[in-house]
Amino acid sequence: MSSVREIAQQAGVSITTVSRVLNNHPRVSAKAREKVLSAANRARYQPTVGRKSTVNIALLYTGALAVGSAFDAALMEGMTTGMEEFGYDLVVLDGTRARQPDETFSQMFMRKGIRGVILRSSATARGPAQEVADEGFPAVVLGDRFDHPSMTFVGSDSRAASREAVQHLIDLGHKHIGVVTNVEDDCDHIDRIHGYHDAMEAAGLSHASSLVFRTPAHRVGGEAFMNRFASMPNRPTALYFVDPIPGFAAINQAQTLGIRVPEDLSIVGFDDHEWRFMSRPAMTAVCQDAIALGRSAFQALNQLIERPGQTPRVEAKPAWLEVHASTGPLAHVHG
Amino acid sequence: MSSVREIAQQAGVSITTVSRVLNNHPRVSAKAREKVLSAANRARYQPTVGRKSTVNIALLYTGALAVGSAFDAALMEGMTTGMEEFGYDLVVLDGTRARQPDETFSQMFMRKGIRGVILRSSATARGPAQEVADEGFPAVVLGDRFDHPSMTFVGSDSRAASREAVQHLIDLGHKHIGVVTNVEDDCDHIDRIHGYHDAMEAAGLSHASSLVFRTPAHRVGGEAFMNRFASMPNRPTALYFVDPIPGFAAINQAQTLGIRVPEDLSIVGFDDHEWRFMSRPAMTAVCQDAIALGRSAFQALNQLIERPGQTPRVEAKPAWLEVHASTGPLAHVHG
DNA sequence: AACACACGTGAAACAGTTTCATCATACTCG
DNA sequence: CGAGTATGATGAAACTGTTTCACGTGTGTT
Repeated sequence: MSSVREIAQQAGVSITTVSRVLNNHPRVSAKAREKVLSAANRARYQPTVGRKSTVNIALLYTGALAVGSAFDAALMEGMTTGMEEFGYDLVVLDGTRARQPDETFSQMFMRKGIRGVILRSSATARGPAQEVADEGFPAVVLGDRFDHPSMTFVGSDSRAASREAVQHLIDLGHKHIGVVTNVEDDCDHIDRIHGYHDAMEAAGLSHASSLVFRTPAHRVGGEAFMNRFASMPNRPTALYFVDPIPGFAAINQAQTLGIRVPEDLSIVGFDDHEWRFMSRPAMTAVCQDAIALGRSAFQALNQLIERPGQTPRVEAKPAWLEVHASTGPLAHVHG
Repeated sequence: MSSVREIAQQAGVSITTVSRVLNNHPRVSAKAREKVLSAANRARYQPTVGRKSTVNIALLYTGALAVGSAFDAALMEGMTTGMEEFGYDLVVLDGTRARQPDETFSQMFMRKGIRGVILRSSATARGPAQEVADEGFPAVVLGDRFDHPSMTFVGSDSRAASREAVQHLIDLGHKHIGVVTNVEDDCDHIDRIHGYHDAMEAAGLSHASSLVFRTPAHRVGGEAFMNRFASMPNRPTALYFVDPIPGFAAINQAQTLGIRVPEDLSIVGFDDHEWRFMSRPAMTAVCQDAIALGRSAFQALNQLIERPGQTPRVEAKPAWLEVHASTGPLAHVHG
């Protein structure tokens, strides 16, 4: 439909200049760049090579997140299952590095032949996601959520399951229950804490901020927290770990420190794989299906690509509670 | 250097036909396809779009393997660290699906603008890797190894570390030692079993094939093996699990069945993350650094791309033994 | 005032892809 | 058996996007 030649005419410049702007060459005046970009946006320009459209989907990491966790691997597996059918390939990008200076995200995506983006963002590093949203490029945010009129979000609804999890602890007789979360928030994490609040409030129990603990979401973080926990006076009898790894690390470290699980301390964790069966005792956990999450993200994105101008939406995949052996009845009264 | 026009002249056809062959259009005769492909190979044809070369690196999965494991995520993280610097992006491909009918791998790679490939193959699904190797496309095989004059391989040298691991068991007084491996072999697995053989043989102990057990490399496989193991007469006093997940599952299941670890059974596992610290007892394991492995694979591939015609090589990253709490001295004499 | 130089720009050349017309061959139906 | 029709292979030309090269133009320097 729209070509560099057409954009050039619209903007009153040569096709050379258009190409330069789109490829972020340095030798182009701010005025020309401005004219070209506005014309390109108005025309909903999408580059084709020869006549063939490029067909890639990007998985864009922003900020502290990086490919490398088992969760991300599962997400990718889910995404790719649907993609082949539509002839897309998955390109993995680092939002902090792949962009050239002064380049907008849309420019970068066009340059790389990318048709749609799945964004992995967190609350502390939302800049890029916000930018992509503002530029109107087809995109889906995965695992985070923020206020934006035209963005589609896919995540898991862990609030309800988190509430159930804490209710399970309450049903076992626990009254003094803490929650352990990452030092960095994203909406999924905040949801889980809300779920904790919901259950505690409904039961008339205290959920003071002193019961919300923070530790980095890795093994050492989980162990360090447990060491700190062991020396706390009047410590909770049950904990809900909102991140997978620290939960597992804590189950171990607790026992190493002589705190029996679940006799002395009940632990509910979070799991997006099968690791809950691997701890000893097996971990009672709020579970989500990472593969399904990835699949949904692609499907939502694909709809956005096929029918642009669609109403954005928020999709919440279910999460669920599985009771295993790391939680048990309150054995003896503290104090 | 070489363009479709040049290839067309060489092959005595039009540029249209060349483009069609390279894009695997159906309407082209076998004879014309043959002529064009041979001319393209002779000229070391590499497509450019406009004038700009495309710059992608593919991670190609073949056969049963799929993106989705934590190991693969770590490999990817390693690969991508080096790639940005050279302006490459990572594209994830499924070798069984991304290819169009009758298309060679080289054709597919050229079509997708891919400059080099990292191959994840296993012994049972080597077809694609072999094919890529035969076509002479820049490629590195990761985690597998086979006989090919022009292929570069990157893997971890787990034979020596495996030998050490079994020697560690022998030093603890164990004489009746088994090894548990996947139902599917790749060279890394075979190496580990060789390491087991090495140690057993050096110590004059039996390593009969009845001591090599096979179970699928997932949790249920590990648990099922342990159930089987529990009912074995005259069972080994120590086991070396050559895959990570079954090892962890076995540590748990053993204890669930009343087999104490390490008092009744010593277990050495395999780990490419930090999970060895997460089991209870913490797992004595042969460890490899998946991120470093991924990084090395890209570096080797990059050299191949920058200086074609280089001598292929076999690169073995170190693996090492870490002794933790799942192994212990032989407590009481069996039999 | 004359010169050098960087910068912005576009014409033209180039790389690849697709459309459309052409020709040959095979197949169908009277 | 022969005329008409479908099908398959092919190339010229049109089209998309990128890069080279040459050309002003303004700015600073001596």
